[in-house]
Amino acid sequence: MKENKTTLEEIAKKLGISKMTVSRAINHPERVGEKTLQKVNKALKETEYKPKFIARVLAGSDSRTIGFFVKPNKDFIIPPFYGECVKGATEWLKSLDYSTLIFNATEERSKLLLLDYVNSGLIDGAVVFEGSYDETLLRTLNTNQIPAVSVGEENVGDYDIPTVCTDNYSGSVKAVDHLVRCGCQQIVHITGHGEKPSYQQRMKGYTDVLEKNNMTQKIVKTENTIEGGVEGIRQLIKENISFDGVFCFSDLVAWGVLRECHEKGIKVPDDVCVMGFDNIPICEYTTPSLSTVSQDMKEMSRYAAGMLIQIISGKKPDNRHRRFETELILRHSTKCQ
Amino acid sequence: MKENKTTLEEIAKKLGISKMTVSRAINHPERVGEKTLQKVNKALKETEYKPKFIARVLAGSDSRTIGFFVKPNKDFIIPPFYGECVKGATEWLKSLDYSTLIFNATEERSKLLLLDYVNSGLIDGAVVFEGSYDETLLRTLNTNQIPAVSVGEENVGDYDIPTVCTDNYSGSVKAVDHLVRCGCQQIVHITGHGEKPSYQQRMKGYTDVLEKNNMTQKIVKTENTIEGGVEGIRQLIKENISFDGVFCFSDLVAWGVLRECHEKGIKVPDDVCVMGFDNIPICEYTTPSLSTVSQDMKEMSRYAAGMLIQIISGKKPDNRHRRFETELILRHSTKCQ
DNA sequence: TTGTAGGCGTTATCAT
DNA sequence: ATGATAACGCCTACAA
Repeated sequence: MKENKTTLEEIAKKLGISKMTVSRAINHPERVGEKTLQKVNKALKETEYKPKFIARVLAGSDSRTIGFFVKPNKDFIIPPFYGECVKGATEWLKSLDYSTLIFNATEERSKLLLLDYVNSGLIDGAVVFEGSYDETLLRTLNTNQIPAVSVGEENVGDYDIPTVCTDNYSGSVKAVDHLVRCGCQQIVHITGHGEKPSYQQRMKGYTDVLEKNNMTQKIVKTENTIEGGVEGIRQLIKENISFDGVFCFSDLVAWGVLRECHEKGIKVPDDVCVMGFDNIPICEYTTPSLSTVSQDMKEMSRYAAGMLIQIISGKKPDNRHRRFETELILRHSTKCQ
Repeated sequence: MKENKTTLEEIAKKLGISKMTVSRAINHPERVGEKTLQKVNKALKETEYKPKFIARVLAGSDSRTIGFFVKPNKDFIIPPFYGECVKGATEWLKSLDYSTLIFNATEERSKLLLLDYVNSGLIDGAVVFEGSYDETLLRTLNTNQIPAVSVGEENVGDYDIPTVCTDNYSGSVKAVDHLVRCGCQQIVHITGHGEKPSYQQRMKGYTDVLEKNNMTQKIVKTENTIEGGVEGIRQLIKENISFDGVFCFSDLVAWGVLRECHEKGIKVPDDVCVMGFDNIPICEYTTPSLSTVSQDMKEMSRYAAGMLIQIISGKKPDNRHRRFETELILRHSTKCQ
């Protein structure tokens, strides 16, 4: 029962050699004699020996782990946008023999754990998603010399960390232009609370296009959740605003919009056209399927991971602030193809 | 730059005392002299000292962390069912000063990390979700004396670990009975691949009710994803099977069913009634909203966490195999209220 | 090729 | 109340 984990020392003793030789047999087999190596390997197999990870890390090894810091929301513990990012990066990182781990960076107790991990060397690099960073976190990352990259936001307060994001402005312009092309006359924008640059850039795209077309603007603010979209529509109706186009700052919100329109008997796309932002996987499965602006999440986070690896290996990243292009994805929540 | 993390030793030296006193001031302040304590506390604040987590763990401390082992799917890196479970348990555990961490237990590289964590003492207990366990994992858990609880499946191979699940059979009976009550004459069941007991229990509920009502059965198998549901419907259509009721083994699949019915011009619930299983949050947001069988995920995983804590603190859990009741949740994918 | 000493940062134990 | 020592399990650096 108390099988008390085998240690290097035990194996060494059993074989009548020093533990260093065993350690070497594992990490630098080429520096060990032929016979000894075989002897050791046999013993390793028999005992099913596995070096203790934290002992290694405490002794100075890299953890070969990249942490992803995420902010859960009401609908999902890992919102789809982040999930896609993590997937993309994980796949790429594993080819370099790196693991990934997802942390809730917002809930108090989880953040404590996260900080412990960071200043224990359990994390070699961090991908910090917009919304998940705060002062403590960034400082801890900094004093522990853990490379960090921000994904989704171009601006991370006072800390000069590399960023990867999409061209929110032009993406937004594409989306609203498309609504105009669909013949919408009264286009509403649903944006998020707070002052996030990404939100403001998307909003600017909206206002610019509307100005250019001489249309009256209407902006409402909500949470970045499905329910947020539902409430956005309710608010518009309550305020007696009429509209035939809605540009949402996220797909989650657009989903809620679709849902509430259906509830209120508003036909999409016949009465109202709806555009989202992100292109998360479920866009295909809303009813109707959701037209949106695609951020290449896999590529973005793969790029972020790449920067991290570069920094970890001592090189300067080629481009500290990379901005990806967006793509308009047309499905059935908008009228014209 | 190289701010080389402060250590106990450094603080001690600066204060001209031994590091043990500093350590005690942190962990057992009552065993330290008044003046010394104040002196130390002041220094701790000034240096922003934080004990290194892994050093503590290596020295024998508990990590106060519970790991959740999850199997991602195509749609979500953390499928909603697990997400809800984790949320529920996390909230409860934090009141006991425990943290939670989510691991991908299926991807090869991630599993390696997971195993490292387990045999490093980085995890005090494990909640293993159905589908995420395999031989290696369970054995590692076992040889490392890490308490584990399975959620979602009653049976975990040869390992005698406690389980928490729902009464799949009666839940399924409720669901299919309801479809009958709605007047469905040709009820189809979509189940999952493999031989999972939970799937089979749900299937048995279906076959029993259909037999009792003298109805002909039709079962198709798919993946547990949205796309799986889509394909289920396609298959039925391809086989030229007519149906007016569908009981799905999960909400994700039901969602796909809803979507594909819409695509094919099949009206839900007028032409076909659809029932899911799980009651994940997005059930409210499908079109139409999804009738389903609710598993109390928060409560289940809270209970699982409770067992873990009991075992960790040396007590025997009261009930090693707990089964929760289900509840029928009626929304708009079925006809009668 | 192999072994010895020391350190990574903490805590428990046993003295003082 | 405080300190010295050893231990956790591994690795680097140096010596043999």
